[in-house]
Amino acid sequence: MNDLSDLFKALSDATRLRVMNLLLEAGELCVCDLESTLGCTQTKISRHMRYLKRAGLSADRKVGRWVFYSVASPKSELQRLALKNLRELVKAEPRAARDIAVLKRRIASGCCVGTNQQQ
Amino acid sequence: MNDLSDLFKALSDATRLRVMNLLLEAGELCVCDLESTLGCTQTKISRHMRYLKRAGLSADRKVGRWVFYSVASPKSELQRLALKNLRELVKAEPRAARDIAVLKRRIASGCCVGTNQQQ
DNA sequence: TTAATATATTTGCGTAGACGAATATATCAG
DNA sequence: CTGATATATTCGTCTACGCAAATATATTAA
Repeated sequence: MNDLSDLFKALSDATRLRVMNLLLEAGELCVCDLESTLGCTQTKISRHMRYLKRAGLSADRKVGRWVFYSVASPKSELQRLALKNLRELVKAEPRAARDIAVLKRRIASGCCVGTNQQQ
Repeated sequence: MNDLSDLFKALSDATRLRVMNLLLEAGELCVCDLESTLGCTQTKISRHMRYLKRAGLSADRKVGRWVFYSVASPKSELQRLALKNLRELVKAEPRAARDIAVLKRRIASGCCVGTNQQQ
């Protein structure tokens, strides 16, 4: 049962859930966009991204001085199911929709330099 | 996002997941049946039951000197969804099926005195 | 009343992880 | 090379838990 409890542990922090919510919505985001969208410190985002990555939930891609994070493609049936369920559960949290609204406003107004030059 | 992260936190321990799995399967179980089915200390089960109860995931009913635990009926849409998803996720864990097999064998051979006199 | 049984709680210890502040590293611009 | 920018890591502190051993409480049996 440890695979499942480890998965839940990785999802048992509000900041990480908010990040996952944004990544599920946006596909790919750099740390500075996560920072400004969620109103968190850079250290805080970075720390949580390391946790998510260790848990196999996120993947990253370095482009110049930016690092773009995304939801990792599932490595097990368990992970696949968990992600599917996460999408569903997150919708029941009002904050998820609010975060996405903020993100969309930020995207519309250009986000950070990296996000615009992406690729 | 805190309701959801608290929920995940309550589910982020293997023993608690194994207990939830048994309760989902059996409906109601006393501490001593959980102990012997999972091969855990009484203290350990008791501690985790308190956690699950605090998180609103389990309910209890006292009968004589036994306490029967069950899955609490959900108090929010979030909890309802979470329980539905938990049923699904737990099936992907081999240990869940093994625990249930042990439980069934124990039920067939009579379980504890309380379980038999239940009601 | 006394003893046994089922469960809960306390105590003491160890570890994981959350946080902010400071610092390190890497990359790019000029 | 120099400075600015994006990200990561380290450090010190604090809290929540996990565990086992011991003890407490409640209920029933004899």
